[in-house]
Amino acid sequence: MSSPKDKKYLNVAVPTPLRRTFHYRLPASVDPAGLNPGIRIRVPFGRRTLVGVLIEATSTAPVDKNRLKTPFAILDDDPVLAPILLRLCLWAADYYQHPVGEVIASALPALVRRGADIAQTEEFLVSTEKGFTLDLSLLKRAPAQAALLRLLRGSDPSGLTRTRLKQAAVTAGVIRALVDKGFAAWISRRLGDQAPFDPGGVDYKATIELTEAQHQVVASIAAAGTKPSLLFGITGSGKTEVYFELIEKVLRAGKQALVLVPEIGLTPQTVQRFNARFNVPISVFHSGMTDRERLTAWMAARSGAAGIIIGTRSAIFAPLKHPGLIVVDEEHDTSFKQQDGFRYSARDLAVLRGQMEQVPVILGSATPSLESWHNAKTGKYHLVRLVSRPGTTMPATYRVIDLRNLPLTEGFAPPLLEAMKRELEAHNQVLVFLNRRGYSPVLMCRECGYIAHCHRCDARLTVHQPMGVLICHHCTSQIPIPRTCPECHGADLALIGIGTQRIEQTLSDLFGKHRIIRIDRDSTRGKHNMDRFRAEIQKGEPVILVGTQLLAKGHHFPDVTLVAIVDMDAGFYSANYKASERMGQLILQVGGRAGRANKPGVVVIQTHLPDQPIFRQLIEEGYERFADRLLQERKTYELPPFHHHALIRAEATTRQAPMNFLQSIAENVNPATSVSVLGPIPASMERKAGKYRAHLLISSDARTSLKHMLAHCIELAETSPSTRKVRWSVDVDPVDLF
DNA sequence: AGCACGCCGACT
DNA sequence: GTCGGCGTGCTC
Repeated sequence: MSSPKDKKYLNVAVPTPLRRTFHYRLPASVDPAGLNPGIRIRVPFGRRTLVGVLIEATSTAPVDKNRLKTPFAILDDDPVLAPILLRLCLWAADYYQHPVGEVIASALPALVRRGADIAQTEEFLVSTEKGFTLDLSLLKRAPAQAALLRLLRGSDPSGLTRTRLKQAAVTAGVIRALVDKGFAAWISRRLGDQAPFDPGGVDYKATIELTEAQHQVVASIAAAGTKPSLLFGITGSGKTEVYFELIEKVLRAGKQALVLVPEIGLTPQTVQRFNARFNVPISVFHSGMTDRERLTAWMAARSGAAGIIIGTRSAIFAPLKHPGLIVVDEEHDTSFKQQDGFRYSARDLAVLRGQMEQVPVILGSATPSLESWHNAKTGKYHLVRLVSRPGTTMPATYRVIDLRNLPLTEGFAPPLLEAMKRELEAHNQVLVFLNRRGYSPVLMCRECGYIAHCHRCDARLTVHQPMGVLICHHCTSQIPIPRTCPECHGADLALIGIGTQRIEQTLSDLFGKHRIIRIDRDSTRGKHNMDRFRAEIQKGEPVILVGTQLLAKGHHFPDVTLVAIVDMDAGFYSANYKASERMGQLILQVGGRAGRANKPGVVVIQTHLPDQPIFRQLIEEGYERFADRLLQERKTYELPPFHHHALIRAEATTRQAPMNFLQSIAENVNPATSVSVLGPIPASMERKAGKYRAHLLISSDARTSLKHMLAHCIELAETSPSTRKVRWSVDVDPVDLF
C-alpha cells in the first residue's frame, strides 16, 4: 500500500472519444488526501480546456513525466460521481467498450459536465411566519392566492422552486401578490444544502388494500433481499400497486426509490400517479427538460430531498443519497437500450447498480424479455408471478381469423367487421391495431411496375394521404406525391397496402356514425393531442381507436371490449431472430389494453399463417410457455441469451468503405476456438439516410472471451488505415441485429 | 471529437 | 500572391 504522499499524479477521464484516460501532475499546493475520485478537474487538453473527472490519484504515470501537464483547477470537494456511480461508469465503459470519458459525460447533467458551479444557489418560495398563522378564510376573495399559500405551508421548510411553481400552474401575479402582502417570500439556498425528505412528513395516503396475491408478491420480493426480482405480472394484475407498496416501505425507512420507465411511458399522468399516492418530492428525468431543470432534479436526488426519482433510460445514472430500491417497469421495452453512441442497457445497469448499492431491484413486465426470463429460470433472479386480475376482471379471450380464402375489405375480414359492428352497437369501444403508420406503404405504377423509393435509403416511401406526400420512415425525406409515374409518365398510380390512415378512412366509410380516433406518431405530434384523445376515450362513448404500437403501451382503455390485430404476419417475414419475441410481446401488450370488471375483452387476430405453432402456443398456453419455447430455440441455434453477441457497426458514404474496413478487422483476427467472427455483412437496409452500412458480428458462449476478442477488434479498428473513411461504433448485446 | 498543420486549386 | 479545401496527426 502506498501512502497518500506518494500520489503525485492524477488519472483523469476526459470527455473525448479516445479509449483511455489521461494523467496530470498533482499541483504541489494540493493535498492528495482531499482529492476524492469522482470530483471534476479543469484540465488543459491539446489546445483546449476540458472538464474531466478524477478516476484516482496515482503514484506512477504511464507516460514520460515531462509530457504531463498541470490541471487548471479542482472544481469540487464532494465528488459529482459518488464512488458507486464512478464504479458503475468504469464498469460500463469496459463492458460496452466505450470511451470512459464519454460514459462519464453521459452520466452527468450537461451543466455539471461543463463545469458549472454546483454550490450555486437557487430561489425557493416559502411561506413567511405571517403566512403560516394567517386565517385562510381571509383570502376567500383570492382563491388562487389561498391555494398557493396552502401549497407553501405543505411544502415548508423546503419551499418551491420556480420550476415546481410552474408545474403547479401558479401564475406570476399570484406569487407577487402573496409576496407583497408579506405572506410569502423568496429565499435563496444552496442547492446542495437541501435537507433529505422527512419520512415522517410524507403523506402515504389511504393505503390501498392489496389483494391476497399482491400481498404475497410484496412479501416474496421483500424476502428476496437484494437479489433482483423479476415481477412477471399479467396486464391488469396490479404491478403498480406492488411497486407502490414496496416504495412506501422504502420511503418510511427514509430511503429513495429510483423508478425507470420506457420512453413513452413517462407522461405527466405517470408522475401524477406517484404524486397522488405519496406527496414526497419527486425528481423527474426526461427528454425535453432544460439544462437548469435537469440540474435541479439531479441536485434533489443527490441531496436526498427527493424521495422518488422517476426517469427514462439515462436516469439510471441519477445520484442517490440514500438508495433503497430500483424499479424497472416494462423491463422488456427496447427503449432501455440506447441505440447510438454509448449503447448501454439501462435495465442491465440497473441490476448491476442494485448489486453495488446493495438494494433490491425489481424488473416488472407482463411480457418479460427472454434475457430476464432466462435469468429468472436459472435462479439468477427471483421470479415472482402475479397472474390473477383483482376483482372480477376477466382475462381477454383470443380468437384467430384465418385470412386465407376470405374476401377482405381493405384488410378486414367479414367476421371481424361483424364483431366490430356488434360491439359498437352494444355501446362498447373497439381498438384496431396496425403497426404501420401512414396511408399506404407502397406507391406503385400499374403500367410499368415502378415503386417509389427513398433517394437516401434502401426503403420504400410511405404514402401520407392528408398531406399529399411520400415520407421515408427511416430518414427525414419527404416529397410530394407524383401525379404521374416518374418513369413511364403513366397516370395509373396505385396505393398498395394498408396503414393506419387508410384504416381510419375505411372505418369512417363503414362505421360513419361512430367517432374514430387515430393514435400514432403523426396524430399525436401536437403537444396536447394525446391528452385530448384520452379525455375523449374516457367518456366511454362507442368509439373506434385506430393505432400503432403507441396504443399498445401504457394506457389502459377499460371500455374497449374488442381488440383487432389487423395483420399479425409482419413478424414472420423479418430476418431478425428477435422478431417473434417482439411480436408476442406486442400481441399481449395490445390485448392487455382491453376489458375490465364485467366487460371482458376479446382479441381478434387476423393472419394468413394461423398454424404457426409459436403463436398458437402464445394464445393457447400463455406467455410463459411461449417464452420457454423461444428460449429452447435460442439454445438450439446458439443465440442470446445462451450465446453473447457484440457488433461492430460501420457506415460511410460509399458501399465499399464499410465492408473493406470491417474486412480488414476480420482478416486480422486470429481465430480462437470459443469466439466466432461473422462477416462483414451489409446491413439489411444497406443504405440509410445516404450512408452505406455494414456489420461485423462477434459471438461467443463465454462473455470474457467475447470481450477480449472485441477489445482486440477495436484495437485493429483504431489502427486500421481505412478508419478515416468510416464512422464505426460498438454494440454489445445488440437489440437489433443487422 | 476537436483542433492545427500542411500542401494544392481558384479567387479578390 | 492568399483563402480554403480536407488528408493527417495528436491529445497526459
